[in-house]
Amino acid sequence: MNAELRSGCPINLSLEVFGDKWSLLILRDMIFGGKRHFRELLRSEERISSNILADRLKRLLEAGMLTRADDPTHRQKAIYSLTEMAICTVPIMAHLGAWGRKWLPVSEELSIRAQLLEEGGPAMWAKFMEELRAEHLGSGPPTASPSVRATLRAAFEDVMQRKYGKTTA
Amino acid sequence: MNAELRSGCPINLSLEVFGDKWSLLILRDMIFGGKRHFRELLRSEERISSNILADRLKRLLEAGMLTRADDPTHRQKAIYSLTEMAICTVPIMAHLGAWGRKWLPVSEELSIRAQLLEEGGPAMWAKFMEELRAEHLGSGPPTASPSVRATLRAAFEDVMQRKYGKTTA
DNA sequence: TGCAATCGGTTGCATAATGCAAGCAGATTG
DNA sequence: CAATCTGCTTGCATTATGCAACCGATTGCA
Repeated sequence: MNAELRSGCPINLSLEVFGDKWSLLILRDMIFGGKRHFRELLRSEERISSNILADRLKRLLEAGMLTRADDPTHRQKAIYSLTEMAICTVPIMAHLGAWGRKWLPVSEELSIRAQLLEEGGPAMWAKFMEELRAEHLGSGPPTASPSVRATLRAAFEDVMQRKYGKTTA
Repeated sequence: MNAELRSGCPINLSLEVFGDKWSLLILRDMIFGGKRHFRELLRSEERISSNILADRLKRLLEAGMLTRADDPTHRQKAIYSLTEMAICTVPIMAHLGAWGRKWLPVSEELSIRAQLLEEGGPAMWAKFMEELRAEHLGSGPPTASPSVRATLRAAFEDVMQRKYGKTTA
């Protein structure tokens, strides 16, 4: 993959793949936000700039975390998909979210999903991972009935509605 | 803490605390390696340089992940301690280690501990966290009989012995 | 047919972070 | 009393990041 491996420690190697401020956020948006296109990812909560996004997508492709395909419905759209390797970061995401929620000044609307995921525990994570496989790897049945992402999204919109009276776009 | 928070998302906020290539490695060495002093941390597997180490220790102190105290036995030694906040990263470390072990070219000797921690599961993590609290926060009984870190260390040395016939310094 | 919006990026440039090597003053050890 | 060890700092070169503007091709719509 690359030559400059600092050590064979599993934690270090993990950090060499996504140990920066943006890679995990991109994966987060793909996993939890269902984003698949460059322009969608560009509209992240944290306002990633396009050159950084392009660079990170390239790195994640090279690392085997993503694949890229042409969108059949739109000649110049690219579809990014999670690989199994990336889908397996769900438990890490869940723990990161839980830890952040416990120790840092999170906003209610952005942490409701982390809360549900924490409460759902490993069983919910596994179900979610199955859904992601169906969506990104084309394996198994199309989608389980009440999808985890839909549940998370609904909870998010409830909070938004209650707090701001907004209807999410 | 700092002003430039990019968003209130728990994952993003977590990354703002330790989303770089070094912070988590420092915590790893303190948690799993039992390191408490600057010069010990300098001898990391990945060869951190002293200015970066100094900077990261400062950041981790400011973030509330560490505390710093004078060593009573040596006037110019500083002792760094984990806070509860940092001890709570153990499950994240465990998952990161497990993920790295599954997907990346880890070395056997450096991943044996991740393997044990993975097999031990949440119960082992909890026990380990209790030991860390006793060691760093001075709470509870001195140390549980066969400490988790000792177990991990013994397994590491077994592998080293078997692979290289080395006795670890 | 035209025209604006959208597509996945690039490019140039300023600023910030990183990495290396050397050094430092005080404390401790032999 | 000299060598070693302590937690750092400094200077400097290289690399990464962030911003804004831009690109040609493609699309939807009138």
